[in-house]
Amino acid sequence: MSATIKDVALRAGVSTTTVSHVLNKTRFVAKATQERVLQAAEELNYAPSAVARSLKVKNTKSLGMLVTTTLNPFFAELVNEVEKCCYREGYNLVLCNTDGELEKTNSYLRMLTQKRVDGILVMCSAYDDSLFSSLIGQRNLPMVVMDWGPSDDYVDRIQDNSVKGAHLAIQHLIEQGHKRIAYIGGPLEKLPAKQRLDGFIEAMEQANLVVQDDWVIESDFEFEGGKLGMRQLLSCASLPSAVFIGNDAMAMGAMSEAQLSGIKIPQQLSVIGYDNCLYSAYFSPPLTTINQPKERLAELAISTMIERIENPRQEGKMIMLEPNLVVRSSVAAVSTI
Amino acid sequence: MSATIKDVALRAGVSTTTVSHVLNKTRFVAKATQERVLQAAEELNYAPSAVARSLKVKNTKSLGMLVTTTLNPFFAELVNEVEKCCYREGYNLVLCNTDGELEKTNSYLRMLTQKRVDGILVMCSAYDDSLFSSLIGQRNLPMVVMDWGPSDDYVDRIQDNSVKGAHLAIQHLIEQGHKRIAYIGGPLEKLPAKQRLDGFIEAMEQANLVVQDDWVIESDFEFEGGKLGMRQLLSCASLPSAVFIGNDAMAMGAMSEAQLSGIKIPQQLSVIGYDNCLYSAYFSPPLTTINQPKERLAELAISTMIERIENPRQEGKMIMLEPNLVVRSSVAAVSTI
DNA sequence: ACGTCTTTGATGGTCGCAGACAAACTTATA
DNA sequence: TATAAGTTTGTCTGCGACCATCAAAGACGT
Repeated sequence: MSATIKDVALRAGVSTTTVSHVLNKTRFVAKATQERVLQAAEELNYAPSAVARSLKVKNTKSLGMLVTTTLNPFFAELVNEVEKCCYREGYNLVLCNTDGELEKTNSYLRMLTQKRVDGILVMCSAYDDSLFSSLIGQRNLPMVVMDWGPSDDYVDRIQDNSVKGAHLAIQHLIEQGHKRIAYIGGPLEKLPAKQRLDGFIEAMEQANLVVQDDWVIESDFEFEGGKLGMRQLLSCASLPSAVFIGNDAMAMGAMSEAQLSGIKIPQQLSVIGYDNCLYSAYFSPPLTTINQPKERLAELAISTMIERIENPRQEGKMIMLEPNLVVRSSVAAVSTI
Repeated sequence: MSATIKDVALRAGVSTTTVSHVLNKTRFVAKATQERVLQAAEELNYAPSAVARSLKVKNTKSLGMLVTTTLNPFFAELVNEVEKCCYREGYNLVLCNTDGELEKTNSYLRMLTQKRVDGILVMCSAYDDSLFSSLIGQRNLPMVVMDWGPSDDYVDRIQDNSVKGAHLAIQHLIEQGHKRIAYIGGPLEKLPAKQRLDGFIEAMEQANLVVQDDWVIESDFEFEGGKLGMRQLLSCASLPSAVFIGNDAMAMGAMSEAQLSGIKIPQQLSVIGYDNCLYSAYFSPPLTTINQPKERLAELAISTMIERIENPRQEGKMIMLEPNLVVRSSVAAVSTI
């Protein structure tokens, strides 16, 4: 099939060791020899087998990434950032969508272990015990989890401070004069959803605002979930003047639904989202939202990962990222109503 | 580090052969022995090294996917489908974003070759000669290109019939009574962009409609490109009653821009997109668009790939997929203007 | 008791590469 | 000239699994 190091050695009239050394620049080789080797490699279209190499050096320069679904734009953007970092660091990224299924997760975990990836990035946002125990089995494998639950000390975690983010959102609404505020969020078994709800309630209470029961809606984190959530909200006896929505995808669905019902945003209803996905600047109207620093999240994840690969068995770190407010046009000051 | 087949053999009191045989079910082994082996493997948390295995059996059960950027929702959805198929077939997917950069592309191509992936999926939509020649160098490696140009006979291609798609779009507009139709599309060095423009012009001519020069706008395929394209369109002396936009992402940007200028969609301007991404059902108003059968595209790509892996060096296939119209609410009948 | 089958287990070579160890060959120094 | 020191390259083993080949143990017939 493809040429081996032996073929190159033969053609260059040197030993395989020499070939290996010039290709890896791992020891001095005379200029002339070097050129002979390089030329032979070129002529044979030689591509060193990373699999053989990996077997020997015991690393694969590839990382697995477990993510619920890249269909969600937030995850898509994050994966994109992660991939960028991997590339920069010379790693390959093996993409594994779990679709939230335990079986798929386990199966991928097994595959990744067997493929001997150097580490696994986890972004499944549900803290599911069985998932957790699956992961425990691989304890020896470096692992960093992003936006996810269980605190343990052998794995690095890096999270968005969603409680803070929710505060930011509510504060902004309040500053704009809103008092009647609703919340449509993700499923509570996902940590970010829970934290955002907690933050919402906390912020409301701090401002001495009541949170009306039927204005707190739990949905999923998808477009359709936002649509359904809004439909539910619109069926309430009285309507809020503003709604904080758990992520931008839901905000999109929700806005679409509201506008279909003839509600003007932001004149009749202000909307604030969470995540600051690329496309939220292109909503009608452009979405005011809480920015999660995705690039930074990815960078930290990868650098933490690499650090742990190079220096295993250190204590697990926990890094918290701070979100910030991005003001666009989906929130109106209450006086304009 | 992690246990080897030897460790398992030792612990089970058998030879490595036996372990291999029970694990791979490749020959009959006494029940009792089998159980001892299984238990030993379990206790040691043994995961057979796929890298060692690959070295021997000469395949890696992983595929590389070269894609311009998964930031674009269409690509994201497609990658998602591809991943699903890979999983089903027992393959891993190595995600490679080229960002349209030749250097990154080449670098990834090299990595993938060295990692000995079993095949490469290409979705870069630009037919760039230098990219092309890079790929040629890997001719031995199974390759299927989706939505891309050069016809050659050693690579499988599978494309959306974008000319047809454009026809569908224009036909629909015409049926709704539109005659003054504009086009905002992607960069012409990308095949789909070119095909959609060709289809647009063709369809217009067939209907004896004039295509006004300043109503044909070339942009990029991104949100921002749509926004800019619409801005340019709005600066024209006269405005069209409808616009066909090269993909849904641009349609989103364009609609946002138009609505920001106070233009009502679809009452004052009808919009039709292309791709039928997940989120286009949640635009305000929901987007009428041309559906590209993404799931089918992915399935065909993977099945073609696997066929070629199992049966190499056959003639390259070319498969054409048919798009279809999805009517939602962004196109109004012209009488309602 | 011996040979023949059947069932099960052991051995060693192989895949492509890296690296420890060491050899060959050159130049400097006594 | 012999020896040390330095320069450049080569030999050989093993990473972890698979597999073809061989070998042992037991069952059975004659």
